[in-house]
Amino acid sequence: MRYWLMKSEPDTFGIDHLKRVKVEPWSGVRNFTARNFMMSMEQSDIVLFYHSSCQEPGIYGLGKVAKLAYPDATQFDTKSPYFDKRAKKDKPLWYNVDVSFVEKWARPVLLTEMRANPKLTTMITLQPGSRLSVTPVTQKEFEEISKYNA
DNA sequence: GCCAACGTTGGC
DNA sequence: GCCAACGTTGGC
Repeated sequence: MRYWLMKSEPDTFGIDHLKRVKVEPWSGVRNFTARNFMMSMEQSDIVLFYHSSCQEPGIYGLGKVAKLAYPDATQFDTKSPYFDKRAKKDKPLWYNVDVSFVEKWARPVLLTEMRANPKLTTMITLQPGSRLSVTPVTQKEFEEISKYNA
């Protein structure tokens, strides 16, 4: 069992959307490092749901990997902003997992709080200039973040 | 809306 | 295979 942080803009798709639909393909990732992380995910890995590009960036709850990585349908969809003409059905370029809703936290763990916590300085997403939308989280980091909602 | 940091693209 | 130009991310 491993832990991952996955970013999403709440205006587009936030934790409340996931709660409503229960399970969602995490499509639209167009970065090779992030894609590779998704392809390495295992069933029931825990997802820390991070809201970015919003008033209060931070982690708002948990999801889990409901389906292992498979070809991202939006790469073949000419009407999608994520369409990629280089991708072929028999040779897909982009993959996504399905993420299912686990819980929304009573209160978010804000980016400012994580930055202020010396035990979380190792988090990839807190490194200067880090923009990856999918990053691994260690068990120690996960446990530290969990304390905020204990 | 600004801008720094970074990944990707494409010409050579 | 290098690297400049470009586009995107995401906090502020």
